[in-house]
Amino acid sequence: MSPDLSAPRSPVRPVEVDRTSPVPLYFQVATRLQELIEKGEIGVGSRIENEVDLAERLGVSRPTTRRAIQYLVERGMLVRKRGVGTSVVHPKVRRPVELSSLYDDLRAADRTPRTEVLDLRTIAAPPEVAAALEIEPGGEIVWFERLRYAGGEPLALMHNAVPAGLLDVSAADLAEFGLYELLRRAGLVPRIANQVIGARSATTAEATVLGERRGASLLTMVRTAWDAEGQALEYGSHVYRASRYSFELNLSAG
Amino acid sequence: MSPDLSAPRSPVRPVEVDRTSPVPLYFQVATRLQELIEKGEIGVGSRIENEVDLAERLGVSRPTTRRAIQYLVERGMLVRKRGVGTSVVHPKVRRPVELSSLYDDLRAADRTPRTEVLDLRTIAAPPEVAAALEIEPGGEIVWFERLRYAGGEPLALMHNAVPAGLLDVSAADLAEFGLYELLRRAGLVPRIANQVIGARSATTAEATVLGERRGASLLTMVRTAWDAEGQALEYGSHVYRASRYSFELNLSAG
DNA sequence: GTCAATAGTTTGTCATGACAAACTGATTTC
DNA sequence: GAAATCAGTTTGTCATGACAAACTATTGAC
Repeated sequence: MSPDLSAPRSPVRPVEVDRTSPVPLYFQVATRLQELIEKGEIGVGSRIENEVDLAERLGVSRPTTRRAIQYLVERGMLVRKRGVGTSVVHPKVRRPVELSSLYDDLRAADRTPRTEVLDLRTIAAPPEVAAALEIEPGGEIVWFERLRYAGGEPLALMHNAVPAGLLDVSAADLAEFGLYELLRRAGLVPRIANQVIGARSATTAEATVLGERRGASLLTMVRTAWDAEGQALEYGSHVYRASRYSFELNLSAG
Repeated sequence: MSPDLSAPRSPVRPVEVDRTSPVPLYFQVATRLQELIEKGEIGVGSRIENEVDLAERLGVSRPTTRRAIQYLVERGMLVRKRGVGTSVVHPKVRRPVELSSLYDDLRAADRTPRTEVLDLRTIAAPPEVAAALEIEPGGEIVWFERLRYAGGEPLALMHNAVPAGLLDVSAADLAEFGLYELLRRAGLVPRIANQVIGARSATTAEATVLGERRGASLLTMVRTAWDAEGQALEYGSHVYRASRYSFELNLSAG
């Protein structure tokens, strides 16, 4: 049985590492810790047992335990802070800022994206959306709201608008594909985009669907995309959990 | 005088590490080794002195010496082989990009930028800054902290590092000009950059100087910039009041 | 209620000491 | 001359032990 290496709530008999094994002790400990983290038995964000107690419970020395922890720190699974303890790290999405869809990027990164469609309807465009999409005020748009998961947890809440008649889309489509894939299939290819990245605190509603605490920081992104002919294809307003997401840019000046 | 840490041909008096220094012993050793490698005094492919002898010559313990060597192994400078020894590895290659400075942008937007210099000093680079600027660990940098105002209110708190000797800068300079203007005047032109944009909550100290409430959302930006020759010019870590700032990008797809 | 001081917790650094595993070069045997 | 063995070298692993630095929570003073 794998030992419980998280901070114990009740006394647990320490598992004995296998000293007859050729596998180094530090590696056995690291492997067990990693298993517990990946199985969710030590939750992301929570602390593992302190070094001294952990070493004692495992029947190995503190340097050996530290070596095991360091192994996982180097792999981005744990983070240590003097005086505080060792915590399990949130896996973060760092996304190059390119004209692509989050769905495609997550899939490329093998982060098992999943989409929950919360809303899909045709409405009269609010003024700022009409302006962005360059349609007449009050013109109709297809408006949809999606919750995007990555690796089994919520990552982003996305509102998007497409001019009505431009794209025939169903909730099933939106659940299965990314928006840009659906646009391409309709022969609509985004070529140009303007996007604004910002941040703010989550509202209570957003916090609830994203699994964050109220007031948590969200990264925001508002984007309008056009095709090569200057036809506005899409307006989007996304919020991302700041604890899970950042944008990456590589810039150059001619 | 830097010690000769390569395998000795003749007896050399061991240099004494500075035990009064706050810099850890292992780090001093690692830094000295790196210097010798980068100066070519230990050639690529050749072996350094074995751990036991090296430790003895430096007057530190073998675990400390191993820690120093491990540090350089992790940075791809050394490789170890049991029974054989530790050798110098060929250095790795780089990559390219670019950007602009907040000061220039604010001035262009007629937002009356103003800068308050909170700190300016020459320090030994923390490891992550040294890595970003591609200087030796512990190498000296000019480190400064500035509070940037726009339109009379605080907007951003910015920490920057420039390799020591690269730019002769005073607090008055930093108060009056943006960093990139100062770099240009010194003939240093940023051509490529990598930056990561994220968000998090303000710490109490940050909230105080930025005039935000505790826990307010901040946009974060970490950036390294290089000139056309691949010389690292600047490392920056900025936080912006999310209520007052966003990034705007215009993207196009080939 | 706020701030400073204090105590406790946890990680970071450093030391001595010992034995094992992988490797290389020299020596011996066939 | 080739193969096996042996000895030496060097790194890898593990242990006990101690003290320092960073952090947090508690307590006391104002």
